[in-house]
Amino acid sequence: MTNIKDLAKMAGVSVSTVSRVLNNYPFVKEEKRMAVLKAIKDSNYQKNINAVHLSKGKTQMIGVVLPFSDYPYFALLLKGISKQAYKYNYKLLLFQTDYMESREIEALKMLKQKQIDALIICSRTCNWSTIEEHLLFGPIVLCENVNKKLVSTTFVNHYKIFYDALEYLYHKGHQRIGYCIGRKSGASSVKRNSAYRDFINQYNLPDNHDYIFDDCLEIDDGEKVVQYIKKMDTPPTALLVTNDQAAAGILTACQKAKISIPDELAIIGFNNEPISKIMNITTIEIPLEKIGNNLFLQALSGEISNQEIAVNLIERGTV
Amino acid sequence: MTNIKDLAKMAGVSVSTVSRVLNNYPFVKEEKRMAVLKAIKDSNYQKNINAVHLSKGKTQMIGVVLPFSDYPYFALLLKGISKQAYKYNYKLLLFQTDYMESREIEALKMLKQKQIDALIICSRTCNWSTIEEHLLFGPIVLCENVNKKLVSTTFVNHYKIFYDALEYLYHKGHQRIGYCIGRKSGASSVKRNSAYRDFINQYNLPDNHDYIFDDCLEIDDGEKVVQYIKKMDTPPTALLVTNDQAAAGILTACQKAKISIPDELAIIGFNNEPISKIMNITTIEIPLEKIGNNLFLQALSGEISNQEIAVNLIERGTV
DNA sequence: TTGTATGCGTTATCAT
DNA sequence: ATGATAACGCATACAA
Repeated sequence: MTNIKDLAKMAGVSVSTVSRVLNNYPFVKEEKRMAVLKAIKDSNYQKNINAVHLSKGKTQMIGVVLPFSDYPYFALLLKGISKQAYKYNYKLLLFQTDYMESREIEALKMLKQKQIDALIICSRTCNWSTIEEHLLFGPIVLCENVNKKLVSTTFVNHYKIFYDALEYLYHKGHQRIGYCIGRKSGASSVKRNSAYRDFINQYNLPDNHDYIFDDCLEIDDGEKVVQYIKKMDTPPTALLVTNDQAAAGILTACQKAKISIPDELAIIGFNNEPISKIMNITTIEIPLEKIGNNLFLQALSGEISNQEIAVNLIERGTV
Repeated sequence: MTNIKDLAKMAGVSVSTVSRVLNNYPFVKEEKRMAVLKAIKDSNYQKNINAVHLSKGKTQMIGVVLPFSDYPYFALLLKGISKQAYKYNYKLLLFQTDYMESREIEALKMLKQKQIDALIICSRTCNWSTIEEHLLFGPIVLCENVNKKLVSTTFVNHYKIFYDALEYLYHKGHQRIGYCIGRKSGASSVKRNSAYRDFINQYNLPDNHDYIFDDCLEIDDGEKVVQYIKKMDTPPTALLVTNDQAAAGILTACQKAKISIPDELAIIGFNNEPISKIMNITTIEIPLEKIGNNLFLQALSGEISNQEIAVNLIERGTV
C-alpha cells in the first residue's frame, strides 16, 4: 500500500504538498499538482482513513442504538436517520441491543473511545446517570422527552397523545377502554400509564388492571390478547395499541374469533405503519422518518435542542 | 484526554508495560500492573480506538450494504448479521443504498480505505467487475449465487425454487400462472424469469407477458396488481409473489375487490414474514436470519466458501 | 519481566 | 507556494 510519503517521493514534492492536493487546498502550483495527481493514478493510491481519524480526532461516524432493526417502528426511524447521514456524508455504526443495557453501554463506550462522533439512542434502557457520565465525550441524542437540559431530544408527547386518544374513544361512547404496550418499563409506557390513570380518575371510570396488556411488540402478540379478552366477563370495548403490528395481529385474531370490529371492539393503532393502511386500521400517525431526520441533525450539530413533533390521528375503519 | 504516555508517567513504568496491562498480556509484575491499573482509574483513561485501528490496520468493523432497512427481507437479514457481529465483537457499518450504485461503490471504497475489515453486500447493484476490483482490499461476501470463485456467497437457488413452485401450482390445476417481482433487473429476477420461461415451454403453456408484474416491493404495491388483473379478459389463476408484503397487499386488495382466494386466484408468497402467518398466506420460507448469520461468518473468516441454503414451502390458506 | 525505539498514515503548525 | 517536523495514540520488534 502506497502512502503519501511514497507519493511525495514519486512526485518530487513534500508530503505537505501531497496532502494539500489530496484535500483540494488552494495555493498549489498547477505543475506540482499534476505531478501529484499522476503519482496518485500511477500508484493506485488510497487514503488510509484510520490515519485521518486519528489525526483529526473525528470519524465522520455516528452511532445508532436501537433494540431491534426488524420492527417497523425502529426501521422507519433508522430510515430517516440514514437519509440525513447520507446527505451529510456521515456513516452509521449500528448497535442492535435487544434492550440489553450492556450493549447500550458498549455504544456509549464507543463514544468515549472516539470511534463515533455522536450517539443517537432510539430507545433507552440504561439510567440517566449513565448517559450523563458520557456526555463529556460527545453529543448524545435521545428520542424521548427527558426534562434535563443536557441532551438534545426529539420526541412526541406520549402523555398527551394517550390522553387525547382515550378521550376520543370516550366521546365515541366507550367506557371500558384498555391498552397494549411493548415494555412495561419503557419511558413511554410510564407516561402512557400515568395518562391512563389520570383519564380514569377524571372520568370516574372503573380501574381494571386486566385492561392493560404488555409485551405487545409484534404481529404475533395480538393472538394472546384476544384469547385473554375472550375469556373476560366484561371485556374492554376499545383498545389503544401502541404499534400497528400488534394492532394488526389483534384485528386478525378478532376476525378469526368472530369479534366484530369496531362494534364489539374498537382499535386504535400507532405509527401509521404500512400494514395499518391496507388493513384499514385507525391509527395515530407518528412521523418516524421525520423524527429520524431530526435526531441525526441534532447529533450532527452538537447544539442542544429539544423538539416536540406533532402527531396525527388517521381515522379509518377500526373505531 | 490522557493517553498511555501519561499513564506510563503516572505509574512510573514504560508505555509498553502500560500497553501490556491494557491488553492483558502475561509477564507483568503484579506490582506494576496494579500501579498501571490505579493510573487508569485515577485518570479516567479511555483508549483511543482510532489509534488502535491505525496501528493494527484493522477496525473490527464490517460493512453491510442493503437497499432498504425497512423492508422485512433486509431487516431480517440484518438481524442475523447483527447477532453474529455482536457475538464476535464486531461492529456493523451500515450502507443504505436505495439501490443506487454510487452508494454501493462508496461502501467498496471504505473497504479500500481500511475503514472496514470486510463487506457484506445483501443485494448487489454494481457490476461484477467493480466487485472484482475491490477484492484485493478485503473479503467481500454476497447473498447471491455468482459462479465466480473469488467471493464467498450464501444464497438460495432462485431458479429451482421458482420452477418447483410453478410446478406445484401446475399440479394443483393451474395453467395461467403469473408472478410479481421487485426489481426487473435484480439478479434473482433474471433467474426467476428464466425458470418461468423454461416452465412455460416445458408444459406448453401460453406465454403471456401480462402475467409478469414488477415493482412489487411493499404492501402498497398489491393494489395496482389487483386493479390490473381485474381488467384482464383471461387473468392468471395463480400468482407467485416474491415477498410476503406484496402478497399481503394483493390478498387484501382481492378481498376488497371480491376476488375469492384461493378459488379465483391462488397466491404463494415468499420469505415467511410475520405478516404471512397471521394472514394465512401460503409462502416459501427463506431462512433469512440464518442466511444473515452465514454471511457474517463468511465475512469474518475470509476463507472463500459458497453455501446454498434450503427453503421450505409452508402451505397455508392461499393455494 | 521491562524499556526503547520505531512504525502506522495523516493533518497541522510553523518557518521560509 | 512549499517543506520540515511535530503531533495524533497505540502496538510491537527488539534489546536488555
